[in-house]
Parts: sequence; C-alpha cells; structure tokens
Amino acid sequence: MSAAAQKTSWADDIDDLDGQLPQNEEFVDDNGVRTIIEYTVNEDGKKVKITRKIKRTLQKSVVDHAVAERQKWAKFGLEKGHPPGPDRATTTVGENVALKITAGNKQQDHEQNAEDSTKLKLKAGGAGKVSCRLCKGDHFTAKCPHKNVLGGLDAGGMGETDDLGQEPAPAGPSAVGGPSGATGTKYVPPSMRAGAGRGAGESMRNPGGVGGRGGADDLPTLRVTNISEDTGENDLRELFGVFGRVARVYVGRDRETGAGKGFAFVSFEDRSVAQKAMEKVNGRGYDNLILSVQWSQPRTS
DNA sequence: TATGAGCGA
Repeated sequence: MSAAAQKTSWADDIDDLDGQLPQNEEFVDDNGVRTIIEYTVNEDGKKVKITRKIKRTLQKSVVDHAVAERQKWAKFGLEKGHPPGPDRATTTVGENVALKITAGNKQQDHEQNAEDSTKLKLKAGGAGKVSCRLCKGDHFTAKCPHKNVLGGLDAGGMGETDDLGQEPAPAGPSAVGGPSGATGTKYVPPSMRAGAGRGAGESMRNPGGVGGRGGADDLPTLRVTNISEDTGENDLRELFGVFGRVARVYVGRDRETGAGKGFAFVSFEDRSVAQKAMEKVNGRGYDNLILSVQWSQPRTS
C-alpha cells in the first residue's frame, strides 16, 4: 500500500497509469468559496484542467438526531484514524438542493403584490362586529345556541323573513331556465330549490345520523394515549382503519414544534366500530409503547 | 405528561 503515503481520489487511479498529470488541488478562500482544480485526460487523449468553484451558503442546519450522532462516530476501515467529516479525496459532497414550493408558478413579486392587496382589503373592509344571522346574538352563526331550531328554518328558505311578511318569492324554481329569466335573484342550487327531494345530487352528509343532540359533529371518538411522538395521522388511520371507516384523526401536537404530545383522537362513523377498535387496540403494543384507548370526553370550547 | 383546529362576518 504505497498509496497510503499520498492519497489520491479513486478516480485518479485511472489517470495514474500515465503518471503525467499534476495533483488535484482544492482550497477555500475567505468568502467561503471552494475551488477545486482537477487534471484529467479527455476522450481525445488531451490533458484537461477543470476548475470548479462552489459557493456554499452557510445555514443553520437542522439535522436529524441520528445523523448528528453518526457524525461523531470514529472512522473505520480505510478511513480509520482520520478526523471527522468527509475527506475530499475519497468522498464527493454534493451541493445542497433546496426544493422551494410556491403557490402556482407566479413570480415572487406578483405573489407579494397579491398578498399586500389582500392585506389592505382585509384592513379596509374589516367591519369587526359579529352578529349571528339567526338570532342576532353576539356570536358566529355556527356557534348559535338556537342553531338547531333556527337553522332548520333557514334551510327551508334562503334569506331571513323580515317582519314585512314577504315571501322570498318563488323565484328559485323559475330561474331554472337560465339567468336570462331571473333578474337580480340569487342563484339557487338545485338541491336547495323547492321540491328538490333526494336526487342524484344528494348531500354527502351522513343521512343515518348519530343519535344525539349535536348533529353531524359528535362522531364516536376515542382518545388514544401513549403514542410515540412521531406517530402521525396516517399511522393511526392505518391502525384503526381495519375495524371500519375512520372519520377523522387528530394528533395532539405542540403548537410550536409540531412534535407529538403523545395522544390522539380517532373518530369513527359507527359507535360499534369504535367500541370494537377500543377493545382491540387498548393495551396493544405500538412503537415499543403500550397504547391506551378510551372514549374521549367531548371537547370544551 | 396527555382531552383537539380552524374557517367566517
């Protein structure tokens, strides 16, 4: 192993056959620009000098723990005893490639403009006051305590019936012909028109309904605790999906870091499925942890 | 260790 005294790149071993080529050079200047000079022979048998300059942007690196640990390992094999980090003679380090995802393919400044105008609009148009459309209360319509009663009425006819007793005018059905016939009346989707029974365009909403006071949003939900912090929604869907349709999965996370907090909620369409899943999964091992599955308490507003 | 987010006016 005489090569040990003067180490060369594996690629240079080929060139060494004629032994005429100068040693490759490499240095980094004060601006952090790495310059690599390579000498090689091209297809025509001519000697070629290749100079590459690579600017590496310094960045606060966020490295996976496992990777960070691995960098401290002592080298072994042919690299045994050498200092940490890649040796340029034997290792090619590529530049970091950053994938930047933007909305659409607009130019950056266009996006900026759009953003600004949106902000301005928001600033200018922000009326502020919240008033329930159903009961005029000081809350959002969706939060109205009388939603179930008043909301039902609202579904029957669009728009509120003011005290004048005016009917909303049966303009909806008459507008079927097209926009030419209806002047100034709002578009009424077919599903909302009078006489629109169940049809092809039936609502996606589960018609069976889970017996209960709330309505659509009180699905049978399980609280799963003692999950590892890197368990995601998909993992849980996979885990619970075998028992039946999973309606929703929520993983409790730290708002700042996004790391899991060790619990999750899994909602099912059928209570019996949820019950079964709870029995089967509770106490089961997952990711070296023993899962605990219970019925969830209703969320507090 | 542990009981959920956000949208809208």
